[in-house]
Amino acid sequence: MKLLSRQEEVVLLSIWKLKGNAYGVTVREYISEITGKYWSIGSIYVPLDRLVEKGLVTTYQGLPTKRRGGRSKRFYEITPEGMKVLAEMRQVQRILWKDFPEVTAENNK
Amino acid sequence: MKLLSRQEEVVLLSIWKLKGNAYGVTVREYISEITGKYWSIGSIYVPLDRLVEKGLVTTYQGLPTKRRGGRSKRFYEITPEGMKVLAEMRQVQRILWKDFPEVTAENNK
DNA sequence: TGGTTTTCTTCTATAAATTAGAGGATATCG
DNA sequence: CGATATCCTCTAATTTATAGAAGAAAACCA
Repeated sequence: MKLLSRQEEVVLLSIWKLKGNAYGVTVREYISEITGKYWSIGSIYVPLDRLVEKGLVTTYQGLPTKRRGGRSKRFYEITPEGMKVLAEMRQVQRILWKDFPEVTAENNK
Repeated sequence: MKLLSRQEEVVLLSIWKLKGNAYGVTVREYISEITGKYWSIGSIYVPLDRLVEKGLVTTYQGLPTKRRGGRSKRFYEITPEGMKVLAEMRQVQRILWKDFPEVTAENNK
């Protein structure tokens, strides 16, 4: 299997992080918060679909809640296969980033 | 600026890691070694060109060496801007991967 | 109750990045 | 010079990412 793409990595990790509360809107908010960048709706939902296709996440329809309004949520959960792929991904990253210097105030003088 | 794409990250880090010995062939070998996967020639050179365009690396033509054969090498070097982008990238990754569980023999039982 | 508001997703067109490898350039060896 | 070795250029095809309009569905409220 190839390496995860950037968006796949970020979205998959977000789903893992959000536990039982991962759906389109929360995933998008979370990613914006972490990265400090703007992400269009499509930048979240398109990779989400692909992760489902690949079997790295499962999805199920949420039920109406007491909160006002809203189409029902589509929740996502990471699969064991998804966890495995993330673990492999991290291994590669650790080797790649090994020894990369820390940025300190000193470096920026 | 957007996040680095996966290939940009991997190639850029390889250039940094290879110091004065980063050119197409060594970068490709290095990435294969680290990831354990096959990478076509184009998967290296196309992102390399883009990194140059973006100002994250510089390039210069190498001179003939004593080793047999060969078109002269095109070397690459990371720029200060490249280092900065990598440092930002790592920040994002650290937050994303924070708390992700270690894989142990125990987990796989 | 029906119009309004809110929350969230679906869909799809366009742009960008990745992948693949044939082909060619250029050097040394014998 | 011919054979061989090393490395790069180029571009077509595929896959991913990006954008946001449109619409679905629930609760609110006059």
